[in-house]
Amino acid sequence: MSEERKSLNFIEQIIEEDLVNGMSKNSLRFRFPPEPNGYLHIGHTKAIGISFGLGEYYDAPVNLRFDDTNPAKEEQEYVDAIKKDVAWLGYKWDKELFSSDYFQQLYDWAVYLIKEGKAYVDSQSSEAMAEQKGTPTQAGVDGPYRNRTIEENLDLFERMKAGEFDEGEHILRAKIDMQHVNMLMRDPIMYRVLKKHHHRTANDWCIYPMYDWTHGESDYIEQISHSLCSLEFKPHRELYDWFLDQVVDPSKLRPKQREFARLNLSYTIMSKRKLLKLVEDGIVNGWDDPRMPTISGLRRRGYTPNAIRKFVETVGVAKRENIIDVSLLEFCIREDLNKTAPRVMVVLNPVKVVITNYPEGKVEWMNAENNQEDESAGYRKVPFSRELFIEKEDFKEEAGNKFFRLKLGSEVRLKNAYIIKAESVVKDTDGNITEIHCTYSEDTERRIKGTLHWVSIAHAVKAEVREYDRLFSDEAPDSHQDKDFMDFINPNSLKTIQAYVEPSLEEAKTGDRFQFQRLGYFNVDDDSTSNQLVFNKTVGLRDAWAKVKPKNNQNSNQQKQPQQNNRSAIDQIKSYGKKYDRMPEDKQVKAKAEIQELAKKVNYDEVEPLFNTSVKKSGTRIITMITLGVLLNNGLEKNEAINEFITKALDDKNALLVEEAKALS
RNA sequence: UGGCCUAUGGUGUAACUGGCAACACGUUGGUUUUUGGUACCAAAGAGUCUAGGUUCGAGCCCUAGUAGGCCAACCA
Repeated sequence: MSEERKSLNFIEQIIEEDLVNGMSKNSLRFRFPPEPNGYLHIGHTKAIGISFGLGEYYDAPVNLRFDDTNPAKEEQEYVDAIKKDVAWLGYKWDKELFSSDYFQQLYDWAVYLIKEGKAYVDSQSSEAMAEQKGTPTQAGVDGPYRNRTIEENLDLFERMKAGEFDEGEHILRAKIDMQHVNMLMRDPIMYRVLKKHHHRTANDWCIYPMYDWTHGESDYIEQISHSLCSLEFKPHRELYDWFLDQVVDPSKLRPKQREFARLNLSYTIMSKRKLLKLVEDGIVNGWDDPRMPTISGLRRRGYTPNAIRKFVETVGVAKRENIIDVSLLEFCIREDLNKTAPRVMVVLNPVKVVITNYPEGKVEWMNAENNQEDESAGYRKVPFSRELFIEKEDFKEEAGNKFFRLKLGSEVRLKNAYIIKAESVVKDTDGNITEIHCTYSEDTERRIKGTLHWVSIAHAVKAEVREYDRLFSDEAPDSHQDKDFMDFINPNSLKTIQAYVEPSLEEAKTGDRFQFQRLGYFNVDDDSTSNQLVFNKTVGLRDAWAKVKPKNNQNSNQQKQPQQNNRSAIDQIKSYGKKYDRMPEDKQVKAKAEIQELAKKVNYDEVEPLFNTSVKKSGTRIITMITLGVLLNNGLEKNEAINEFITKALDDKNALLVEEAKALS
């Protein structure tokens, strides 16, 4: 078996290493820990894909744990939505758990820490505490309550729990080090008083643990082997470990936190807070608006779990900041839908075609292949008649020969039907084309360049089609210090169209996905009813024609050549430099001749900066030497810089460079 | 005036103990095609942030710089 070794990402490497160092494969366990304070978005799919993917790969359990320690922001609605989304993506969690399940254990441990002198009750204002905390570049100072007695701390903490104090009066802090370089280690808060109703524990508690105190301990309770999170939690790792140190039983598994770079997608935002604002301000119609980068939005838009999982897999896992181009997401959904979506004919922007030699009243039901990528998809019948709709864009009275569509006097194939020839047009008083008169031919075997989709007017069904554009006009809308992401909202992100669809679509059900031939992929929206079909455009087809069109408008051909020649001689020489010393000898000779030719158009000021080229880049130094040789030949005087460059080259390790330098010295 | 993290084609991710910088998307050509889609073929595009060092040999190791990110919520 010549098995190609699959390259592992850094997390997989860590796990493999742990396995090699004696960790049992059975003790592998992961978790996905969302806070139920909003809907999951495409960014979360990366975290989900990593932890659940690892679970699938190692056949290890993965817990779905809701990190619900802040009742002010969390709701049952979000818990339900998150479960639905993770399940829809096709992942199976081992246990559904809640941090709130551990409130009692966490409380007991906190009492233990107090007794050990590792935690104390602070009774200052948050402002005073922030003051004492210092800054990243300046150490903090101890607060006045730091050395309360254990008895006093115990008493106060118990009374906090009993509800004797209002929010903000007292908090419990870990006693670590106010001078620590890591701000998080400067006596972090463990508990605060919050007199809020919790979606699970109701009013049982009025003190709630903070994230740092909760997270590692929860991982420990669940015996999570690898606790994976995004990079911004890196500084928390030290605290995570400190808290574990206080309670861990050495005979049990101790969880490890490791961090990866979160996913960013171009032209969108990933912050729950900002997504919430779009919902609240009515920019979109809810969390599942098809323009939203939420999982529910993508689902409604017509994305498939397969496509999203493929996307996450392709994106990879590493530790550097990234912005992934939406085109990759689009590629993934096209790739999936191309194989699975039935093809169908729909006209979005109609113009009437009359086939003058086709009998009035006659209807033929044509055989149409449902999906040429999938033989099992079968065939359906499509009605053909004398009067049809085609797309306005598919007809021009006159056009060049790159226009493969219908124009006066020439032919085009109607998909699944006949070949037609445009003979004349009928216009209204404003000069708009209202009808195109054609004749048809039944000989369909001929080779014809263009093929158009169409619908029979008499049989067409009206439907609403929603087309979406990106929500933001900027590639990274929330990365500008001077501008708010709301400044980049695209006001035209939704376009509603009345379309004409082939009659077979009357049976389409909510969620069904289709390829509207030559247009793109569409699915039936939730808003669809029995008498009004509503479609969402998931994504367009790749469109090579769209790219030629603009060029056509401004003189077709002469784009490329001049650009090549516009590059300055010195730039062309430099590009030889990149490869020169790696070229085979015969190519090198040719290249050298060309460089010498180009060098005639170069002046000294352009060459001098290249003298500083690093030693490594010997190719560039060689071509510089060749160019310099031509200049010297043409009467340039040697100066100090030139002499130094040549002298240094004479000592170089690269034989070619030495040779060229000798020629000049 | 600090600590930590990161730096490889346009984008993302690889490159096993140091040994010809690879894959995918995107781009550009071409072939096939009753979708200007798909599929297939090909090309262009990186001297691996900079400067040094170690080495027969550095993307990988060392030093110093530069750039970007994160860290001062009773959020997670």
